[in-house]
Amino acid sequence: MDNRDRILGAAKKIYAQYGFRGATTRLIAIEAGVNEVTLFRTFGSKAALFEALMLAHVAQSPIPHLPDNPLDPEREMTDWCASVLRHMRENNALIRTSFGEMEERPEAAVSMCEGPNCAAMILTDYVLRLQSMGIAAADGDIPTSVAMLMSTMFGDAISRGVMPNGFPEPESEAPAKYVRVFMRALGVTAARHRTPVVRSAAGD
Amino acid sequence: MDNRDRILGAAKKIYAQYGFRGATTRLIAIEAGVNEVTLFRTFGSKAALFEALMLAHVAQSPIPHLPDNPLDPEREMTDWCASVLRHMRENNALIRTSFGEMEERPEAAVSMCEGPNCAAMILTDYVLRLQSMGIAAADGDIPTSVAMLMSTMFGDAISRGVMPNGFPEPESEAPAKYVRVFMRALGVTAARHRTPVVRSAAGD
DNA sequence: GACGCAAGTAAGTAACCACTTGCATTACGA
DNA sequence: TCGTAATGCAAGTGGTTACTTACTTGCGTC
Repeated sequence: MDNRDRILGAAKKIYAQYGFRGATTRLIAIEAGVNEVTLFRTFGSKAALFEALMLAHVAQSPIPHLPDNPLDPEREMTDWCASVLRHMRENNALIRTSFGEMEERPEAAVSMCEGPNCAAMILTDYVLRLQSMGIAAADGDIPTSVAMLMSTMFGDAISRGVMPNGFPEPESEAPAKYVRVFMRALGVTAARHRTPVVRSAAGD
Repeated sequence: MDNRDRILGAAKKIYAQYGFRGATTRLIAIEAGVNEVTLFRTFGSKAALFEALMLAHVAQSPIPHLPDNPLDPEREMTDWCASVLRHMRENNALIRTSFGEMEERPEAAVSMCEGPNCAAMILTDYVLRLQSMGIAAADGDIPTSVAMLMSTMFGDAISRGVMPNGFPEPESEAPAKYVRVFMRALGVTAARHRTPVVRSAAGD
């Protein structure tokens, strides 16, 4: 790992803890184990360092996926939610800090939203497939339900620490509980292990 | 309005915009239209000013209420959600900033949670009443559903600005949509205008 | 008119901040 | 062995911050 990456990693950690103003170049350099001057020689300025940091963060965010042919919706969605929620929890301080500076530095919050935006689209597509297969009720409000599930994971990741009573216990069971409520809201039958549906392949 | 209140109001506004570090005593004094020295004479220090600010904020937060005898659940919950959501939206910058500084100054985020905590309890009680009246299904996961609805409003208030596609449009219809999904998840029948139930009065 | 009190004014202090400069050190390839 | 590039180190610059001090001003009261 070269100095550039070490500085970026340190900046991410310090920024998540202290925010933009509190993340002094001195603190970042100490955390990275490099000289403060090296930081300026590498990135030019504190502002440029943070631009690079946001680019690097969205570049390395994992894209969650959901199967094209739903077989076991409850299990598939639970696994998916668990992975989305885990990622949000791992980055909760970073997300909080970025959102906290939305008034002054909206770009940071915008970068944080790319992942969830993409995740919401993937989930919406999946539920639409369930609906067209007759597994989800025809009259469910999919956009609203998806918004609620995504917000729920966002809220869990961000505020469970300050209001533990406000979220399901134990933490590890939360995704399953969220998905069950979500399914019921959309009228998804709990049928399992259905036969795969062959969807129209390319070139036909 | 005396100087003390003017300074508190200014501090709230500047803090919501710039955070604790960015909310300089100079900026606050200018916004309040008083001399910076007056600020120190009144509160002693910047830290003390912000302690007073948090106390004042929780003291003046409105308590939402829900009827003891549910008559029209959909309408009552929609009105209730609309008022909770409006309050959250009005304070969204303050909430974001307080949460953003949770690592450094957790007290601020904790103060912000008192209102929602209380609101969640009120809603839970109401839904339990619906359940005991047979209006809500017996097997609904009330704590999880309430957590999801509260998180949804939190997410709407905080992040609609950066991800408008992630939430129901128009903004004004959102509470009604959230409540419909919530009701469906809890198996609440949409029966309206039922006869009031006389609950056990005090002294009996 | 003397007094007390709240508020403003001007100036200063010590610490901290982003950022720069000049120079010494190290490592490595030609 | 020399040149070059990356890095460290020490010091400094100009600006900002919280907070203080010393003094003045305006206003109501006895």
